[in-house]
Amino acid sequence: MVQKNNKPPAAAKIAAPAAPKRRGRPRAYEPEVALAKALDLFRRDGFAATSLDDLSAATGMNRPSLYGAFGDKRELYIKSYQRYRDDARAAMADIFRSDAPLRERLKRIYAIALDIYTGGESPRGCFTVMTAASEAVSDPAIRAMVLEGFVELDKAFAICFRLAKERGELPGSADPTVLAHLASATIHTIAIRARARVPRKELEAIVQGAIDVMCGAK
Amino acid sequence: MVQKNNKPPAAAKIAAPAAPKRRGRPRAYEPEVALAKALDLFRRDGFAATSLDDLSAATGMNRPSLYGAFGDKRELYIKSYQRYRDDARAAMADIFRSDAPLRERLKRIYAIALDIYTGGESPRGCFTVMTAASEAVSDPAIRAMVLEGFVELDKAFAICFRLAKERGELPGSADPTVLAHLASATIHTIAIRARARVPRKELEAIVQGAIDVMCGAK
DNA sequence: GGAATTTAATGCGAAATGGTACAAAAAAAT
DNA sequence: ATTTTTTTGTACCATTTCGCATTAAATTCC
Repeated sequence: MVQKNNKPPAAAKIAAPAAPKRRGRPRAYEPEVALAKALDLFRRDGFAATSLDDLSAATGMNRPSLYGAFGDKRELYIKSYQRYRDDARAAMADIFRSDAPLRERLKRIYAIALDIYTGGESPRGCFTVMTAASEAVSDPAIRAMVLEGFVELDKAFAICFRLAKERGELPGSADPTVLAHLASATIHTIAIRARARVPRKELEAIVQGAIDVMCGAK
Repeated sequence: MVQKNNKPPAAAKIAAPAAPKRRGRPRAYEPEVALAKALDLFRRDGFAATSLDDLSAATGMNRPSLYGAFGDKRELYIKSYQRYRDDARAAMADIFRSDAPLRERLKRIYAIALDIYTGGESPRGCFTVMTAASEAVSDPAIRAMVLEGFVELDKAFAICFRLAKERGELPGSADPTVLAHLASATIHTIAIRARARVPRKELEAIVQGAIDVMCGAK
């Protein structure tokens, strides 16, 4: 019932930028680490199939500590999802903002997506898609976040395609919004297929085909 | 605890093609109707978030009857999924087999898909996608069915595109397999978005854009 | 050292869950 | 009418689940 790293106090001060010197008993866990573990569990099993006992075991926090730190199961799920979105956004931001050629950017975006979705003994897929596909989406607050996730991705792709069009990488007839939806659709299809354990090679082939169509076949 | 239609025995004989004249106490439910109700519940909330009490209430069968008729919860889920697949296949078979122009066929396929995915206060999306995102990861038998579902759709689309290419509706450079994956991706993206309650109009716009790209913009 | 404060840990309790045992009920067969 | 067969319906059980109340521990401030 303890997080792996029972840090020596000295190391802790190094890790924590501004040693807070808080007043009561010190935490036995780092919230960021615990949240990452919770996220991983939710991604594996979904909201309903993940019990607080599972979460407690995985985070190394006992139940009351979980409540104290994150609130109830639903709040923890929401915070986990926000963390997921933050991580995913951070992983892709550079590429979305880079000025590499369209093909190259798309290729890199999908490579990162596949890193997030596949691998390990039970591939995690996309948490936004999983949440949309589950009962969690009937919660209005969660649904709003999921919708925001869709829109965010659509927009990022749309900006890509718009820029590429201006640069002459795409024909004048190309519609950036339509292409963006196709690019998102490709994200969604590989996320779902990854969950069904379709091998990464196959997913990469799907991605390659999609890129060819979106950029005009090589 | 009774299905709506407490059929008069006379009507029953009309409904049932070959009146079985079985031996014991007659069933108070029709298995097909009950399975449809169970499917609807599973589609709304998924496996884990659907309780046997929910299923019992929805089907009008009490728990022991559910077990007797369908087996345990997992078996009921599997049978519900098979039913879903059968229904979906039946709804699309005619169009996939028709020889209408490519654009027309795609348009009709997606219209039917949207009929299945949207509508009601909590749209159900695609059950194959839902299952892929949840139970398919850990349950090999379910995963196999889901994979089969993906392949079946991919193939149906591929046949469409291959035929269209032979007819000259597509340029020689078009790759039917790649286009089929894009068509499936479009199915997947609208299925997921539908669950997040994206209005049908928006989904239709996504579909229209995808069709334009796949068939060569109008 | 003692008070104050924050967290950990134990454990409880009410409700829900999946599954089943068993008796009552409803039909056909004898 | 009685028996046989099949299904229903009630009740139950063991387990799990979520959430919290309470106590013990660890640290800072005075």
